Amino acid sequence: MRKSFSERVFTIVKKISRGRVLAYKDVARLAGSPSASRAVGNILNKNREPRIPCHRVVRSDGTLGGYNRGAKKKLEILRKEGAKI
DNA sequence: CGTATGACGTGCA
DNA sequence: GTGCACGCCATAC
Repeated sequence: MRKSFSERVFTIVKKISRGRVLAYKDVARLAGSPSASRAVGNILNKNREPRIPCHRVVRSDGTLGGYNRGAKKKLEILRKEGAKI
């Protein structure tokens, strides 16, 4: 039984190094569906596991996108990590 | 299965 | 550069 798309997304996001940011589109592509950017965000939103640095996932435009704990916090973390938006 | 939802992406005015 | 509309996919009901 293959892991669900959501599990793949978690695995990929967990692999993101510090200071590195991936776009939902990129994560979806790595997950196996290059156009499932929407699904990626949807899954991350419903599953906010602390082991998942979802704050390292931003939009392709370079905008933050969203964050369950507050987009403001996300910006702070990215800024601290060295990821400039 | 069909409908509804959503942290998106791209195109066009 | 900004704003709006359509499309695309996975999950939940």
